[in-house]
Amino acid sequence: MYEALVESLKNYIELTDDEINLLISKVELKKVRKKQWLLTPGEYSHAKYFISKGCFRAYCIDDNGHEHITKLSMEGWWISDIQSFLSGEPATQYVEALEDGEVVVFPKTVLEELCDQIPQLNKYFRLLYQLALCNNQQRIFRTISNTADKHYLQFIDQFPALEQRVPQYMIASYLGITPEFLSKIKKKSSKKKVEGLKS
Amino acid sequence: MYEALVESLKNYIELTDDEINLLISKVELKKVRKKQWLLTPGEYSHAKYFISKGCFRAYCIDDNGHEHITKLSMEGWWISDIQSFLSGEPATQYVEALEDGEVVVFPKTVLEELCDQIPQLNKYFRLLYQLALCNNQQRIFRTISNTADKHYLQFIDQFPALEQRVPQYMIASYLGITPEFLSKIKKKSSKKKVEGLKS
DNA sequence: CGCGACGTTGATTTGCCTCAACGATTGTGG
DNA sequence: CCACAATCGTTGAGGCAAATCAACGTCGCG
Repeated sequence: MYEALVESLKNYIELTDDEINLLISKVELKKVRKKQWLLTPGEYSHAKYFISKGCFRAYCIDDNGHEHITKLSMEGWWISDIQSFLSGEPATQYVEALEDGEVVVFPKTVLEELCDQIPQLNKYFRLLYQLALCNNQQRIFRTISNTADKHYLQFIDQFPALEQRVPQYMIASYLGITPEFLSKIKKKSSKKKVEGLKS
Repeated sequence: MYEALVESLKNYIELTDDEINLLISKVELKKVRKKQWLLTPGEYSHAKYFISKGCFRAYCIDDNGHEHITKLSMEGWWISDIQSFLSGEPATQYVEALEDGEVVVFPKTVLEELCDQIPQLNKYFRLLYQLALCNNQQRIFRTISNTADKHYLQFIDQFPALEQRVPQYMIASYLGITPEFLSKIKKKSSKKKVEGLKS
């Protein structure tokens, strides 16, 4: 239900019960099954989704038909095709459930209305986006500055939970490498560990 | 002066003259010379900077001593070490002027105060950050999905102005490739153009 | 003028990809 | 309950994109 959303909101701002009720009256819960899409390319992306349960990915397909995961998100976070949401143009990304789950749907018009009616919401998103920007900056820096093995280690260090819940080939895709190569990286780094224990 | 800032604000929200005056009374103009730093690693990053004139870069130095540009910004945009600004930990990035320029300094405490006093400011940052997130998403996608030559072409297509004002080796760094390789890419793609004209 | 900053070029090396084949595990329908 | 297909991970051989290293050309500036 809405507990996770309310908790997330209260983490950043203070809201009255009336405001919370208003908000909840405008949004919608949606249950999704594993592998179901919330959005596919070509559709109009009128909504942002707050994940109250489950794990999701956003991904594009490039000119060569290869998938590239742009985002991995779990409970307490948001997911969407932000470019399409912003520009109003058709989506270029898939948003897919990796497990059975549940999201709170914020259509764009509703979101803007709510932000006008509950000014604090602007603050919520300001702070939330600030955090997201920070994560993106880190991801960019790691991508352009590291070799793949370091990048992978930093990733599982920062998001150990994703390591557990997401298949390895998706993590490879998120990191921008092939699943085969990630497999080789893991082999090498586990060998190192063993050697470390021996000596 | 503050014209560029006011224009940026009015682009997203409506403010009264009183609000604008309040805001201006709290912030500070700062002139910087080419190659001067607004921030260096180890310092505390208490401020965000609105660029009213000039061109800036943010960059880190990795374990091997190589520079990596995380951000390039010009008039009308903001720049900071957002991670440090958020976490309160010492900066890890340099913020450097690429030309003589001028910024409006928003110390963190002032910014939070102002956002409380002028609620609309939250909306300004919400929308601005949304746009920044969108750009970051694009950059990430291009980095993980493209070969360097395509990535470069997309970059100059999106930011032709930067191409003019920023030395080539910095663009290479921003793209995550070496200056030597960018030089080779340019040679190849200009050769293609010439051949295209011949036929 | 001479020096530093920037771009170019070529030879060599390396990180990562591609392709192909092969386990292991899961799940699903007969 | 088993057979078979999907799904996911692993391994190896070979190839390509990009890095590294070193040298050189050019321009602007003190």
